[in-house]
Formats: sequence, C-alpha cells, structure tokens
Amino acid sequence: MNELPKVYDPAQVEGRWYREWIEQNVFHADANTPKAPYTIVIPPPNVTGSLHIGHALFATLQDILTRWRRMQGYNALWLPGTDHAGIATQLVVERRLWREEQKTRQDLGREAFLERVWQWKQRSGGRILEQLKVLGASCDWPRERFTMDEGLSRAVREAFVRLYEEGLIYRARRLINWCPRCHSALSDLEVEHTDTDGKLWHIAYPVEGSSGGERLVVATTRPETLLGDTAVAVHPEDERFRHLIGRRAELPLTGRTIPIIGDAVLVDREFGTGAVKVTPGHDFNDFETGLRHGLEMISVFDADAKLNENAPAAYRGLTTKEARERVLADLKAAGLLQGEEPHKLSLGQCERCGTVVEPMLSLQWFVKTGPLARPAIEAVEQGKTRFVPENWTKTYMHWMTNIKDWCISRQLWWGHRIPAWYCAACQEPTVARETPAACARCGHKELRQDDDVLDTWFSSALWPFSTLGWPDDTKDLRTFYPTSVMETGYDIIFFWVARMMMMGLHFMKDVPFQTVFLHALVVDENGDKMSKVKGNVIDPLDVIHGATLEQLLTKAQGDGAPKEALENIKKNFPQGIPAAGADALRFTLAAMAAQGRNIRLALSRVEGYRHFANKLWNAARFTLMNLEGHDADRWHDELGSEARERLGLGDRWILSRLQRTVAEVDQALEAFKFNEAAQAIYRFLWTEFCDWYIELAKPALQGSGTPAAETRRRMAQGVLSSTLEVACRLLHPFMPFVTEEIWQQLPRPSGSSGSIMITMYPVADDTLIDAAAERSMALVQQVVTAVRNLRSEYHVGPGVPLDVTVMSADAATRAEVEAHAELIQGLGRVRELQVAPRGEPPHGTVVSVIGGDAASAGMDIDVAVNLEGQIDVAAERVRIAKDLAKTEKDLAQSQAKLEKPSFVERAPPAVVEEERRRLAESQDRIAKLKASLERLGRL
RNA sequence: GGGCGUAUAGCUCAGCGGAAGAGCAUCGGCCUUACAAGCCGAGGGUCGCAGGUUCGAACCCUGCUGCGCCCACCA
Repeated sequence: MNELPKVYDPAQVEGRWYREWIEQNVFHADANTPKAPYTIVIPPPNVTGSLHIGHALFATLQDILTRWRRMQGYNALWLPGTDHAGIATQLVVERRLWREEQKTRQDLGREAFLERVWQWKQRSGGRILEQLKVLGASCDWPRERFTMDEGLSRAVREAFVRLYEEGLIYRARRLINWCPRCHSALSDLEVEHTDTDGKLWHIAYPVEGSSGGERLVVATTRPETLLGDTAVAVHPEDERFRHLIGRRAELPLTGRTIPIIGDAVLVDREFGTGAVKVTPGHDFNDFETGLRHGLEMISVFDADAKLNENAPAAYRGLTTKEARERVLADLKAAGLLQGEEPHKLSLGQCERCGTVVEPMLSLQWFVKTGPLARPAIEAVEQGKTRFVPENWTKTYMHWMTNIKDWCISRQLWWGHRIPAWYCAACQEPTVARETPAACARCGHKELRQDDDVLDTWFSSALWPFSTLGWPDDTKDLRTFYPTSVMETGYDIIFFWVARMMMMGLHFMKDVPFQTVFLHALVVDENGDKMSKVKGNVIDPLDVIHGATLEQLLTKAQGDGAPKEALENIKKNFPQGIPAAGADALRFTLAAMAAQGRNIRLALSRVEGYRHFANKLWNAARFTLMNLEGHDADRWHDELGSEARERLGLGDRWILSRLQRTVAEVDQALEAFKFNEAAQAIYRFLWTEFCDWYIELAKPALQGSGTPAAETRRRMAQGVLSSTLEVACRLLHPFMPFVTEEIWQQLPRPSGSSGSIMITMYPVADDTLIDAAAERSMALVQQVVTAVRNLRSEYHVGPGVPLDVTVMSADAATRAEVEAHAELIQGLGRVRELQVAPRGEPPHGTVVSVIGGDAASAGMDIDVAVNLEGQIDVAAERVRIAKDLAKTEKDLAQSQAKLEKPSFVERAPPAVVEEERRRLAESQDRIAKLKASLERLGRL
C-alpha cells in the first residue's frame, strides 16, 4: 500500500512541505486569539550578502523554539526581517562598484549610489529570506520588516526627536573614532583593537628660556602627533620636574611653545621618561587632559588622516606613516631624538574595513547613555530580563555600568538620515519628525538637512517594538511586547542586546524580552572563525543541497575571493560537500549547540544526522508495511483502557521509554539545552525504538491464526504506529520536513489536524511509565547481548541457530526469562532455550556471566551457549582470564572502599549498600569464572 | 590590567560529586525481506598538570600551563 522509496531524499520533500505550510498559513500569529503569546523577533540579518552557517544556527534554534511553543498551544510569533547594516552594506556595494566599474560612490553621486544600494538590498535581502525558508524557518512572513522601510523609518525619527527633546541626544564637538577610509565617525564598539609591536620613542623638548639648555624628554608611540601637541605634562609631585610646571617648552619642528603642566591623572611617574606630550586633538587621554587644563586643541590630520594646514608646511599632505618617518628624521637631525625601545601597543582598526582608526575632533551627535542605562541595569537586577547562560549577566552589567555616551552620527550615505535641519541664517539645528518649513529658532526659511545618517544599531535598538507598529499603539504591540525570548549571538550583546534594553525600557516602559538566550558562534572544525579569505566558510545551502568542489570554487570566485582562499577551499573541501538536507543540518546545529562554547561544525556530524533522518524514514516504511488491519481510532480508544493489560513486554517497555524521553525533551527545551533534547530523541528513536522495539515487534506483527496471535499483532501495530507518531511530533521542531512527510502517512485518529505543525506537542503520560517492564526488558537485553557476544567471538553467523541454557539461582529471574523466552529466542536467534537453576552448565557450552558489572547490576544469570565441537579452549581461556582479571580489580576496589571505616560511616547508607552488593556480585562472578576455567581444563 | 570560556577516545563533542559516554574514524562478522546512509560485535581514555576539600572528584576549590574570546584612556 505504500510506495515510499528505500532511501530518504530530502530534496523531494522539503520544498514541497514548505510551500504547503505557507499555503495553509500555519506560520501566522494573530493578535486576536485568546492564546497566550510567545514572541521571538528575529535578529535581522544584514543585507550584505547571503547567510552563512551562523545564521543557520540562529534560524534553527529560533525555529525549534517557535515550533515547539506553537505546538504547545501558544500564539507563537516569529517575526522576520532584515537590517540595512549601514556601513557594512555600503562598503560591500562600494567594493563591487569598484571591482566591476572602477567607480567610487562619489563618481556616482549620493542619489545614484543609493539607487545601487537599494538594488543590492533587493537582491541580497531576497536571497537571505529564501535561505531562511530553505532551512524551514516558520516565520510569519507577511510581517516581514526592513530597518529602512517606511514604518521603521518613522519609528527612528520619532525616537530621535523624543530623545533630543528629552536632552538624551545632543550634538557636540568631541574626540571620536574616525575611519579615514569610510570617512565616518565610529562608535567605540566599532573599533577593534589588536596588539601590535610598536616602539616608544624618547624625544627631547627644550625648556624655554632655560639657561642650562634643560630639556624635558617625553616618551611617545606616535611621534607624528607631536605636531599637534599643546602641552607637556609631568606628575605634579615628581621631584625631577616639579620646578618646570608653569614654564613653557619649545615644541620641536614647529616653532611653537607649549605650556608644561602638572597632571596626576595622565602621568605615571614610573613610566617611560616621566614626561608626556599632550595632544588633545588626537588622543583620548590627552583630550581629557586638555579639558581639565583648558588646553588648545589642534587637529593636524584631515579626513584622509593626512597632515593638514595646521601642520608645518613641510609635512602637509603626508600620510601618518610618512609623517612619522619625516618627523623622526628631522628630530634626529636636530639632535632631539633620544632613543627608542620596543613597545607593545594596541592598534584600533575599523571593524568593517580594517583601516587604522584615528581619534579626531569632530562635531557629532551623541546619545547620553547614563540615564538610559540605569533602568536597563535595574531590570536585569530585578530579574525582569534574564540571561541564559547566566554568566552573561556579569558581562552585561560590567559594560552597562561603565557605559560611555554613544556617537550615533555616521558620515555615510546608506542609512536613516538624521532628522535635523540647519538654518542658513543662525546655523542652529531644528530637530523634527517631518521636514520643517522654518528654523525653530529664528524662523528663517532656508534649511538644509544634516547630511549624515544614524548608526545602524540605532534602528536595531528599536527593533523589538518598531516591528510591532510603534510609535502607534497597535494591537500587535500590546499583544506581543515584551517578547518572550531574544535569541542571538553573544558577540552582539553590547551592540544590540544592551541597546534594545535601554530603548525598550525608555520608550515602552517595559523590557523588550524576558529571556536573552545567547548562543555560541559557529567556527570551523579547527576552531577558526569562518572567513572568506580562509576559505572555510560554509554556506548552509551547500550543506542542504550539496555542492561539488567546482561549484564551491566558482561561487567563491564570483564573490571576489582571493587566490589564497580558493586554495584553501580545495584543501578544506576536496570532495565538495555532500547534500544532507535541511533537517540534518538543523539537527546537527541543535545537537552541537551546547552552552558556553563555540561550535566547531564538522561535516561528518551532519552526515551522521543525515543517516538519522534516513533511519527514521525506514522505520516509518517498516511501520507502514505492517499496519494491515490497524484501526487508529479503535487503538486510540483502547490504549486508554483495556488494551493496556494485553500489551507485551516490549510494548510496555517502549511506551514507558517514550514517556521518559518526552519528559526529558521537555525539560531540556525549557532550559534551552537543545543538545540534550536532540540527544534524547536520537537515542530513543535509534537505540531503543529501531534497534530493540522494531526487532522484537517483528514476530508479533507476523502472527496470525489464533485469537491470541491476532491480539498480539494488534497491540504491536498500535504501539508501533502510535509510538512513531508521537516521536515524529517530538522531533518535529528539530526536523520539521521528514517528520511532516512521515506523519502525513501514518494512521491517526480521525479529526486530527492537517499538519503535524499544528498538532499538540507530546506530553508525558506518567501512567505509561512502567519500571517493572524496564527492568524485565533490561534482563532480556542482557541475555540477548550475551548470546550475540559469544556468537560474534566464535564467528557463528546470524543464520545459524544456537541452543542456549539460561541459569540463575533466583527463581524470579528464571520465571522472567521463561516468560519472555520468545523475545530472547527471536532477538538472539536461539533455537532451544532452556532455563535451569544454578549448577553445572550443559556439556559443550561456553558461558557468559551476567551480573557484577555496570550494565547488569543486580542480575544473577549465566548464559550457556552450546557450541559443541567448536570450542577453542585456548581462546576461551584467554577470554575468561581477561574477564577474571577485570572483575578481580573491581573486587579489590570494593574491598578497599568497604574496609575504610570512614566510608562506611560517612557515605549515605544507600551508597554503602550498593558497594556491598557490588562486592558480593564481584565475588560471585569470580567464583563462576573460576569454575568455567576449571571446567575448561577438563575438556 | 580586569573579566569570561575551554582542555575528556585518533577527530568533533556530551557528561559536571557516587562504577568513563555518543557520532565519525578503526578492527572483526553479517546483503538477518525497514534501512549496507544498515545490522551484530570489538578495540581505544592515569578526563591538561600540581596541590587541596570530601568517605568518595572528570565533576567542587586553589595554583600553573596551553588554546580562545571580551572589556580597559597599556604615553
């Protein structure tokens, strides 16, 4: 009746179901239902290109949470969208423009360039959403937002204006980080610091009017900034220099003189020469010093970080590097260079383009963060928002309590234009929601809007509520805010999480999310961050659909990858990437998403889980082939009542294991332990359901003729199909496609819903937990394994039936074995199964002793397998001797423990009891093994 | 300078106070009509090092070492 192919092919299934789900509109969350809301807003991917495997991770985790909660009956909303990613996207488009047309953005002009960026956004954004769909993301697509769409732009203006009116946004001339390549200011967070080997130069500044030719020697790592010095500082209590404070020094190479000041904050007496040059225009410390002492502030660099007109003519137009060389040479010539020593320093680089960042004096817009941070700190202290893993709380708090004002203006073209207009007459800004007609101060009509745009993270900070309709008071906003979980990477805890907290609390008077789950980053197999240059980037689509080496290379070339990268790709993926399907990729990511450690994605793991999907598929095939005459409705009714007492041991066992697994998965998901949940399902389906239950259901499924056999078959059919059905639902959030495909074909009670997506998530039924069945089954498994073990050692193929005698001194155990003889015979391929009390094993048998080890604790069984004529006495002696040695070691350990009075006195009684039992079992086992050896000697 | 993470089988990782686990890889045996992307077995680990706490430590504490992140106005 079923025509399922033998091998599961995700390509035949995944796209089809995704389209079907979209058509059925099952991803939609309606604000008008009485169900409890569960909201996740997506961390909007940048529209810089396509998604990488890191995105696949968040998409998987968020989809698992969303599908899980949706099945639990929540009104689950996963709100999708993308981020314009100002500087990053602009850079990508600029590079492309240069590569393809050798043009700069200035060549095109602002309007035409923005046109290009929008085109790029269209393409890239579309591609990203496509990728999410391929992964199976159950986003509510009609709600999709983009940070620069009309509604969100309105939210940005509203937020800006309100903060400005509240005095929380201001404009000031300050020292900021300047990227000479991007020609823009950057926030502190956008500067990456790397340790670099530099030098510390000692430079002599002659003291003005000093009769004895006294010189003040400063130490500096940046001699070229000397041209902008406006003071020299010493420690006010430094005996060596105290007399100089208040006098002036001659600034070399410039003809200027500068004051000598005392400053205990800036100067560390122990460091360097004890004197510091002060350049308030190009150093953050010096800037503060300048403010303290009212020093002049000179900028000697222009926007390209080249020397400007404030520098002496000889240096103008030089780059910082050239200027440094020239300054050093000139100082040397003047006899003012006193020496140099190696010195480590940290170099600030632009996060996006890697250019060395220059501290520059500049008029910019800032957010005053202090008042915003306070509530954001309190909310976490009060537990209104909680971090998972919890360690991140500390990081968040540390940053929040030391927060600095946030420079939000960027001299870029791509982004939200700052809603400030400058008056041609009085120069004052008018900040407004809509283009103002006249200057708010003087009424002048000629206004010009600020050219700059806002930091991309400004709009991101509003994301949890701007996407729900803010600043309007919408039903959506009231229903879905605060969101339930913010799931994102720990790398953007400051950039994004902290700022959402501040803005959410400020504008919504409530936290933006109840839980922040921070996942680890995906790195390659060697722990290296994935990068295009390293050629170790994995595109989720390649894992899902597969890619040959040629395809990988072609794609990398298309992205403008350097030669080195192509070589690395050849090395990293010599065979390309085999197609695994979205389910397998998702399961891999979930299984590896342990908290607190970066995820080294190994393709071999993906392959393993592809096999898992196939395994499940074949279990379903088997099930469907064996359901003739099965009635789902009848079974459903029966399981609630009379059928239970007719269930076989295997049936009761697997139902019990299923309940435990369901509980385990539930617990794990509640705690965001995706890996534990995945592992529990994997183990259940493969090790328990497939390896044991299906095997022992086979005889029952084939039975017919007698009413007893019919009943047994009916029970097995019911358990088989209903267990698989529940397992599919349990697995669905992890592997949505294959579970839907299978579930659709399984018999279900009539009236059940049209998609697994909207059925109920399994809830553990404690009445089906059956400890006795689990114990009995463990016994059966032990006996079967013992038989298989000997079979394997003696190279007796599975086709050869064996005669087995099970011996136990325990009458109850014997009864158990007798009761389940059929199961043992089936699984172990045993012809004759005799049960006997303990004693001499039958002639011609080899014996496997059960009991006394971890897996068989508490069992007292000998399994004697008849291998008449095949017994290799020498080999058998080795086997037993090995076993004996190990057991003797166990015994010695137990003895040692029990001989210690402290153990017996202080360990919990149960543990002591356990140890005593172990001791006894070891002794027993040793006796049996010795008897076996003796018996062997008589052969 | 502060903070955080991490070190467990050849590889990628679970386990985090009471007898060392999974997947992949390896070895042996099986085409047992759900699955060879499979089945049945096997081998493989002084759980980074040194101390300490405890009756008992892979697990808790301290120190050290290696690797990796983050923060900091490290002339």
